[in-house]
Order: sequence, then C-alpha cells, then structure tokens
Amino acid sequence: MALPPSALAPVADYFKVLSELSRLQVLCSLRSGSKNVTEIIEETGLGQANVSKHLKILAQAGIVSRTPQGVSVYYEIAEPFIFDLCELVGDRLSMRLEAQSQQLKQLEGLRRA
Amino acid sequence: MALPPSALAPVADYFKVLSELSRLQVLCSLRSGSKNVTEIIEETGLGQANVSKHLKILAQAGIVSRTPQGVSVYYEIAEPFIFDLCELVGDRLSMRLEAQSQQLKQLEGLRRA
DNA sequence: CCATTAATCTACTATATAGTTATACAAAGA
DNA sequence: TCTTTGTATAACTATATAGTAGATTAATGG
Repeated sequence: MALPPSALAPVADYFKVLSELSRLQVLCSLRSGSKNVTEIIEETGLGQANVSKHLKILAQAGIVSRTPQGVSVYYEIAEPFIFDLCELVGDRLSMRLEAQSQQLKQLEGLRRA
Repeated sequence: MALPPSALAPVADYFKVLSELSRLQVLCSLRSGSKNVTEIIEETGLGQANVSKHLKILAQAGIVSRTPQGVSVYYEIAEPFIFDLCELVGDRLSMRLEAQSQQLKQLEGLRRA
C-alpha cells in the first residue's frame, strides 16, 4: 500500500466535510463575501440551528472563519481553495454527461443505418 | 445563491464517495495497477464483504472499472483524476500543519524574550 | 457431477449525523 | 433591569451506512 491509513484519514475527513449538500450551499452563499448567520439562513433556506451546526463544522475544519460583530456573527471563506476542488469535480461530472450524450448519438446513428 | 442545490448535489455525492477511509485505502491499493478482490483484501486488511461493497460503490461512481477474468474480478482506477484531488487536499493539510508549527516557534521565541 | 475457490448478496447490528424543536446565552437598547 | 434580537447548544428522531456473518452464485479442476 502506498500510503498508510493514518495519512489518508485526514483527507477522508476533509472530503466528508464537503460531502453534504447543505454545507456546500452554505459555502456557496459565502462565495460573494462575508455574511452573518441570518443572511446565510435567508440565502440558503435552511433552518437556523442547522446552519449554526454546519457553520461550526466548517469552522472546525478551517474552511470558514468566524468573527463576532456586535450581536451577530460573521462568517467568511477561509480557504477559497475549496471552490477549486468543487469546480474540478463539477467539470469532471459534466465531462461525463457529455460523453454519455455522445454515445447516445452514436447509438442512434447506428440504429438508423 | 450562485449555484442551485441541484447543481451542487452531484458534487456532494462525489465527495461522499471519497470521504471514507476504507475506500481511499482501496483506491490507493489500486494505484499501482489493476488488482483482483483478493489482492485488494490482502493489501488493505479489510474484510471481504466490506471490500466488495466498497468496490461496488466506487464502480457505480465511475471511479473504478470492473473486469471479470475467470473466477476472479479485476478492478482498476478509471479516473486517475481522484489522486489529484487527494493530493490537493493532502498538500493543503500539510501546509496548515507547517503553518501551525511556525506559529509555535514564534510563540516560544516571544516567551524567551 | 462434485468440490473448490472467488466474489457478491442478504440480513443484521452498531454508529454517526442531518434536521428539528425548544432552550440557553450574549449583546444592545428602552 | 427587562426586553429584544441573533447565535449557539441540548435533546431528540429519523435515516444512512460501515462492518460482519452467513448464504448464494459463478467459474474451474478433479
């Protein structure tokens, strides 16, 4: 085995943080800039306690930073790098879809011949 | 919100496949080339039924390919791209560790002064 | 055909966690 | 101080899934 599990575990944990739709929604809502919890709730449509929990997980993972400001708390993307990851995956997935539709076209061409 | 959840969900699902230590172990064991299930079991130390399930998940995600060959079944990395993802994350995590140790050094320097 | 080997499948248990509701806490103003 | 507002937390439910044991299927050799 190239890598021992001990080296792989942190990577798996990082992916796990990014593997929940709600957390990706929260991250996307922060892409346009720092926001407080209320704004994030409004933008994502998620429940308040739920957003709070997800923000805690994201902060513990070092992906967002937390700065209390008066009554409210502002969160901000601390690692824009995650959007690169998401785009890489997204590109790969759309490449697949395109390849599939290409195959469908070829099949139709064969059937017509 | 920049992206609708419908566009984010497949990305989350992809990350979810990569978010399990055992699956990353399986993928790493395949990095050196095509292997049958028994070989993967030996290399990873995971249970047989467990490996079989993980391989099914990886195959359904399009990350590995499956080719029966006689009695045994050989699996192979279908998207080497995943190792790029893992390395990106690994590099980021080790960068963090290094930054942390730098901070520790600075703190010690301050305390001595 | 039977036995053996490799892999998959089924059923189950244990655990983790997403989401929710209600509560607690903290800051700011009346 | 009391109230209001914005967050966080606690407790709970529901669900998903990792891991396992045992049955099942498929290919090969005797």
